[in-house]
Order: sequence, then C-alpha cells, then structure tokens
Amino acid sequence: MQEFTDKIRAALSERSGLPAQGLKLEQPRDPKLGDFAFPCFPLAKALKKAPPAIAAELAGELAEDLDGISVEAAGPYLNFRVDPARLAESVVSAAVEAGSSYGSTRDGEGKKIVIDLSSPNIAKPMSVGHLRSTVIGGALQRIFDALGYETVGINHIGDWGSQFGKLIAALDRWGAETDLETDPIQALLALYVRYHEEEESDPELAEAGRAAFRALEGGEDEEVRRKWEHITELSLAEFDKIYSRLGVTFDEVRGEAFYEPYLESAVDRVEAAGITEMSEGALIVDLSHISESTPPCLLRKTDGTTLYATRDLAAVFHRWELYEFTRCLYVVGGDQRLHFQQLKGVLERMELDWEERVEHIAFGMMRLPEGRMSTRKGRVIFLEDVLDRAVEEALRIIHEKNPDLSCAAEVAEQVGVGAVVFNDLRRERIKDVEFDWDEILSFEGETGPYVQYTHARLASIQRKAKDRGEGEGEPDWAALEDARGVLLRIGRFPDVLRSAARNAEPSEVSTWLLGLSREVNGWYASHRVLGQDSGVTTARLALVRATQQALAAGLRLLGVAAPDEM
RNA sequence: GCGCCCGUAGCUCAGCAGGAUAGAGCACUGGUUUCCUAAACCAGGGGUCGCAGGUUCGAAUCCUGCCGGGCGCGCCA
Repeated sequence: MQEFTDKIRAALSERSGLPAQGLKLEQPRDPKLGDFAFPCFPLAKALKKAPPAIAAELAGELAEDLDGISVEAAGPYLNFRVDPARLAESVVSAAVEAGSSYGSTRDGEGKKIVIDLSSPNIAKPMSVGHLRSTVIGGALQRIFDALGYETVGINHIGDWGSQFGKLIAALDRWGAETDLETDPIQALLALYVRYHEEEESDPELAEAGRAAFRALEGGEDEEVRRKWEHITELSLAEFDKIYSRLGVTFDEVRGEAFYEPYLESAVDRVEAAGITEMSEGALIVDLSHISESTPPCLLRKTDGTTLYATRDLAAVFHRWELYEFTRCLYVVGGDQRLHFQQLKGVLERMELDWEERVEHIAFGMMRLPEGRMSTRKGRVIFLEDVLDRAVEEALRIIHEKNPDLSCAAEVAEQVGVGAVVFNDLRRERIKDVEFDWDEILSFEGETGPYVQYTHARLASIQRKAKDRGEGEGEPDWAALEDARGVLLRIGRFPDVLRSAARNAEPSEVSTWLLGLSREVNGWYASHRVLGQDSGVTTARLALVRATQQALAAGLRLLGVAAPDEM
C-alpha cells in the first residue's frame, strides 16, 4: 500500500514545495470520503491563502499527476481514493506473497536491540504479575526481529542479593523438616515467609541471614554456594515449564550472579570517573543534577557488599561492551522508575554517550481487587493456575461448540493460553491492570480467541475451496470494492509494526488485529466466497487468504497461536 | 511532605507524534443460522474526553495549576 501513499506524498511535495517526508497523510473521518486525507492547514501560511482555496487548487493539479488515484477537495481537506481494483490487487498480492512474514522489513538491518525481559526471582513462584514482563518483552523481541533488527533477549534472573542469605539461613535452620523436591518453589516460598515471620523476634536468625549472604558474596564458602546453586536449579526448572507454554525463549538466561565477577571493575569504573563519594559509610553517586530531590545511587553498603543498582550497572556495562546496542530495553514494572532513573543518572554523570539508548520500558502494575499482590502475605494468583483455568474453559467451549474437533486438547491449550497472553497485551502497557477472572476467562468480544476464531473461519473457507477446486480463475479485483476497509487495514500493517517498535508498544499490534478482525467479520457476514462467478470467488478467496495470513502474522508476533480450526 | 505515572460511555479500553460529526468491546434491548465455524454479524440507547486556565486557525491530544487513583522516595530487589 505504501506505493500509493508514496505516490501521493511525492505529488503533494512537488506541488507544494514541502518535503515529502514531513507530509502527514491521515485517514478521513468517514471512510466514504476516501482512503487517505491531507489537511491543507499547514500550507496556509507559506502560500498565504485560505486552506479550502488551497485544497481546491491542489485537487485540480494533483488529478493530472496521480494515475489511478482520484483526488477531491472537501473544505480544507484533500481526499484521495485509490482505484478499487488496483488497491485490491496491490494489498492482497503483497500479503499473500509475504505469507507468514507479512509486515517484515529490513529497517533494522545491522542494528542490535537488547531486551531485558521476564526476570523472575528465584525461589518465588511466577505470579500473573510476572506475565507482563515476559509477554510484553517476548512480543517486542519478535516485533524487532520482524523489522530486521538483531535482538538479544536476556532473562535477568533475580538470583542474588541478601534475600538468598535469608533463604539459606532458613534452610539451615528448618531444612531437615522441609521437602524440597516435590514442589520446590512452594517449599522455598514457605521457608521465605517463615523467615520473615521469625526474623524480627529473633536477632540470631537475622544475623545468620546476613552472614550467609556475606559468605555467598565472598565466594569462598563452598557449602553455602552449593545450597544456592541447588535452589537456583530447582527454580529454573519450574520456570521453564511456564516459558514453554508461553512459547517464550531467551538468548541469554543470566542471573545477577553472572555479573558478580564484574562488580569490582564496575565500581572501579564509576570511581575512576570521579563521581563517587562516601556518605554515612556507604559509597554513593550523587544525582542532584537530575533534580534536587533525586536520591543518590548506592553502590556499596557500609558492610562493603553491593546492591541491586551495582549489579545492574555492571550488567549494562557488560551489555554495551558485548553488543554496542542501538537500544537497550528494560521491560520492568513502573514501580522501578526511580531505579532506572538513577541507573541512567550514573551513566549520564559518567558522560557515556550511549546513556540515551538505555530505556526503561515500564508497564503498569497488576493488582487484585483487594489491593497489591504480596507473595509474603499469600495474596497472589499463580500464573500456572490462570493458564490451567483458561485452558479448561477453552476445552469446555470446544466441547460445546465444536464437539467433532479432532485435536481438542491441543487447540484448547492454544486458545486458553492465547486468551491470557492477548488479554495482557491488549491495552497500553503503561496502564495498571486489575486482575479479574471473568475478564481473563472471557472469549468473546475484544479477546484473543475472537481473533483466533476469525482466523480459523478464514482458514476453513480456504480448505473448502481447495476441496471443491474453486478459486483458480482470473481474479476480478474490482469485486473487492466493498472490502475496502479490510484492504486498508491489511495494508497498514507495516506502519503499525514500525510504530509498535518505535514506541515499544505491543498493544498497537493487538489493536490492529482486533480492528482487522472486526472489519473482516463484517464483510464475511454479508459476502459469500464460494460458489460465485469464477472471477469473484477467486478475488474474494484471495482476500480471505491475505487476511488470514495477516492475522496469523500479527498473532505470531504477539506469541499467540493461530489454529486453523477451533 | 516531595517526585513520577494514570484519569475518554455504567464497566474495560481505542483515538495513530494537534486536524473533519470522539470510536470499539462488555453489560442491556431487539434482530440474523435450509448459506463458507453464531467464540460471529446487524440495529438501538448511553460522553461537559477528571476540573480550571493557557498556547493555536484548530486541543481528548501540547503547557500550567488543582482534584482523584496508583507507584516510589540511601544501605531490599
């Protein structure tokens, strides 16, 4: 479709003298007005004429330049309409030829994008809260891949810090009475909760926790190290089960511990920049250049051990040296805004010019109706339970609506998990979401299953056409005149992807999928594909195919399966 | 107290880097299946775009203040 917009821009640029790139083509309010619109207001000043007069004049001139595109002035607007047959042929062919890679470009060739995603903490179960980073990050990685970037998805496991000292202390004290093998994460969680319950009234326990972390960080105590490694292995094995259901893979799975050997040099590097100071016994970087009230970044505690910020600093240095990224995206909740502001603040004070390539891709918090989730207080919803219930519900509906479906269990998994994933990617990532079972188990309206269902019906028509040997004639492209809405949606996909990547916003893809589904469902309800005049059937079938593939391409980027039957 | 984020229909959200009469879904009411999957489609009601100023030919969109909600604020991660 870009061929048409390029043509319009070029002609407009020629006639107005403005650079083609800056000309913004919009969609007319009412689709009846045209396919693209150009408001003439910005030209008024330069030409010293009223916008409607400019529009009228340009309409006449442009009509000569644009072959196959009609122009009409409507007040201060210029409305363009592409010849229906040309639009149909162009959009449908592009989508069908590209197939599952429709929307892909080479925009990002030679550029690297590092994405920090998921990043759960060891020894804690994955809650629906962790879903967000995993699913948003996974979608972003696929979107950037599709645009030709080289991406590096890093799962930065929270496997380090004083909490593991606490856990080891708890294990030392109560390990004998704990079964770690049957359900390791639940057992570890119970230990963690118990530690916190007893810590306050038991100074010895608190000291044991601190001592264990010191020993862990010191690296000389083999015993402590082994316990920590065991905890890590148990947890990672559990996480992998979820990741495989979500279809998420990583290029690197690195715990914070991985950066442990780099901590000293990271601190040295910051110190060498001459921006550190001692404050109340701790090593800090002052950040008052950001604002008077920005708290300093702590690199080292009074007892000499490092902190979260130190490790993230070591990690970002390491990533820069390894990849020289174009963008380094941290898909982390908005509650950590200050942390990333401080991290970037330190890089800024070090005068590293790549500081602005580091971005915090913040997302809203997942909350329960009764408030914030809290693992310690047992106020959490486990991701596994949500997936299981969604799949169960999908299976129930399949039995009800399509009892003959052959691979029902497999499709139920695709639909159930798809519903959960899509639901999370449906709204702008920045918005907080309140967890709601009814919403997540709903498969009607603006949901993943709605898009999947649309896809399945389009796939079904193609199967039937093949059986009957229909749709092999010369396509009568003009017959797609009244599928304009569908065509324009399909044609817009490459722009949607670019925008989604620029804004690191997967919801732009979900919104597009819902719009295309709505559009094609409306068309489907009033047009029959099979059994028409050969040219009409062929053209409609091609549209069906193009739409089906476009939907599949979009769903794939979001990490949602596109079953052919459901 | 200070800082950041959010605020569009009863509910959940779109509204594309300011542009034409603010759009969907859910819920509610009514309709559509001898016809390619009714997880669908069509029709209907429902809005002072939190409030007040400002910038502009033009503001849901940009700026300022206020209100409401969320999050955060040195040795946790």
